[in-house]
Amino acid sequence: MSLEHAILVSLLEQPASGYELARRFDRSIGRFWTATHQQIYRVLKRMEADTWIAGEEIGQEGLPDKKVWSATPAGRAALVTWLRAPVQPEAVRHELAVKIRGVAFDDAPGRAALVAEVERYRADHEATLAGYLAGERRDFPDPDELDARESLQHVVLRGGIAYERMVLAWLDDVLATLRDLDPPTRKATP
Amino acid sequence: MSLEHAILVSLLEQPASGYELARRFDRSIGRFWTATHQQIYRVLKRMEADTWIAGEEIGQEGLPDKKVWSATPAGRAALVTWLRAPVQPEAVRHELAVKIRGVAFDDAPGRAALVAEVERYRADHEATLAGYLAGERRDFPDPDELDARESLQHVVLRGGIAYERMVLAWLDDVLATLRDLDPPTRKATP
DNA sequence: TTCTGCATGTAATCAGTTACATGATTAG
DNA sequence: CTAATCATGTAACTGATTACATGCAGAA
Repeated sequence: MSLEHAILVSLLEQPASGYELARRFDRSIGRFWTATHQQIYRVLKRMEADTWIAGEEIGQEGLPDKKVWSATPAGRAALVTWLRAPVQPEAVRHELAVKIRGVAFDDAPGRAALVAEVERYRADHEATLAGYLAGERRDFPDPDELDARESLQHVVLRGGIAYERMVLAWLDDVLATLRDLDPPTRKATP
Repeated sequence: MSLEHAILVSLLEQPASGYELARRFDRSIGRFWTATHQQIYRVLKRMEADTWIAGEEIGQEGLPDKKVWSATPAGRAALVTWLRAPVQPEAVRHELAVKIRGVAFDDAPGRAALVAEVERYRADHEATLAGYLAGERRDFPDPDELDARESLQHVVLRGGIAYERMVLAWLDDVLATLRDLDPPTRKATP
């Protein structure tokens, strides 16, 4: 129950239209909170009804009009209330872990298919890490010269980087373990 | 859409009643897939209707009867089909990261409250790590003597351990960052 | 007698996903 | 002429959570 709060943080950092928010949820915020545009528009309506946000129509030349939302003082107060409440335990859903344990009940070709899939998955995470590192160089070139907001953004990004590095190391461990189950047989050269 | 598959893996590893499954989802499987007993009973019904599982009534002395479920060949086939499908990208939901970025919009007492909350959260993860390490010593005392199923269980557990270690290191980084925002002022001794 | 553990569920609600829909502009 | 980007939504459905409910056994 905190898509509202993620949106409030994003709007306090910078007011935005629903469309712009959806793009942020594909990029920076999406690192730790995902949401589709459908969901965002629905929640924005609810937040407007609760007077947590207020919108302003902006006409654009050559582009459709948009409605730019900002957090109201009431919205900021709601965020602060939530910030001071205990952090809820995360609901863990790690599909790959289920598959790894499940592959004990498949045969060698099935295990080989999982190896290929883990390799693909690993490449995705390698790309994600590269993207984070590029973002870090771009947005935080001088980490000693940051204001409070930037320091906090940076430490969250460092969390993403640490997570991706951990995942990559673990996936190497997984690949080695899977390959050990079906060791390649040695053949005499023909 | 894979609570079904997590249950199939668990039942293939060892048949169980709904209640026992719910406890597993609080312990070992819960490391990478959470589910409440209400959800489990509902899904078990659906799986029975799909003939993925079959149940046997077991009368117990001094305890209520229970229904022990096993995966059928059809269930195993459904699992294998799912195993060979691509892994879906995970939906990330990291509430603490939202709070860290959000605390830029709170005052010093609010930041102090978050420090306290992060410390509590860190203690939880330290306990989780200790539990994993104890489980590793108990269940995998001799890591070179494992069959396929145990090797896979072990590599998943190592993932949990790596995750918890990464989280603890990051939380230390977070705490240092939060404390730097409000450096303690030096006072003359009265 | 109160609490914990064993054992199973229903009902209501909420959050999130998927599918569908529209319409303009700009770049290839 | 097609695809991508900008911009906003509705409707239907599925998955997950929360609240409520029952009942027995054994321990404190």
